[in-house]
Amino acid sequence: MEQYLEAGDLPPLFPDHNYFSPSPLLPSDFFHQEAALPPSSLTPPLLLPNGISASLMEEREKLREEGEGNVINGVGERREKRKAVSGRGKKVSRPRFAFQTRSANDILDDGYRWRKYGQKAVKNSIHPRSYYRCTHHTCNVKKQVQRLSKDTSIVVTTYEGVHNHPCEKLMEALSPLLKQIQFLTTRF
DNA sequence: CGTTTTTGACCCGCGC
DNA sequence: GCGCGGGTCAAAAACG
Repeated sequence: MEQYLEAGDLPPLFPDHNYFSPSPLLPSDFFHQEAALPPSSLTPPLLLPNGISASLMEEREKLREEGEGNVINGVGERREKRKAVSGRGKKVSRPRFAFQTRSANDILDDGYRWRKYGQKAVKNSIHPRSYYRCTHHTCNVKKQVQRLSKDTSIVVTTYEGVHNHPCEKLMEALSPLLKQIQFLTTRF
């Protein structure tokens, strides 16, 4: 079910998409950083290693302006807040992270396995929004994927939560390197 | 046959 | 209360 960038899709923000672009480079590593920063410092968009421009606030505003619903900042968050308040007085707001990608396919291979659990039409947008959950049992990270109606070539992906387990694909890709390092350290 | 997708129903908060 | 928008459930279908 892996889909890759089409040849004519330029500029590819995931240049080597068919080789594997690990998600840990994306959302989770920036979650806490962003949450810790004051909102004003978010205005200049973060530039991630692979060229994805990312800024939670920016995306929200953009989408609001375009009238394409509230990206993840809607009912879900409110419900979580109520849960958090009622369930022990601990504020456990889930870290969220949105970024956009210029890509022909909606589903980016971020190294994790996702199961789709819903799809909804978005108001003022021709494209639907898809809802995914991480398939790992103990992990309830979610993400939504939505294509902009204004610029059809752009896909907005919003992650919610942090994975509490290693990324299999990442480990798979890393293990040869680790072995190499191990070998070198035992020799020298 | 186990896993994932599809899709309408359902739920929930909010504004009127 | 009611309708709307958004998010989730779950049964059936599709997939490999």
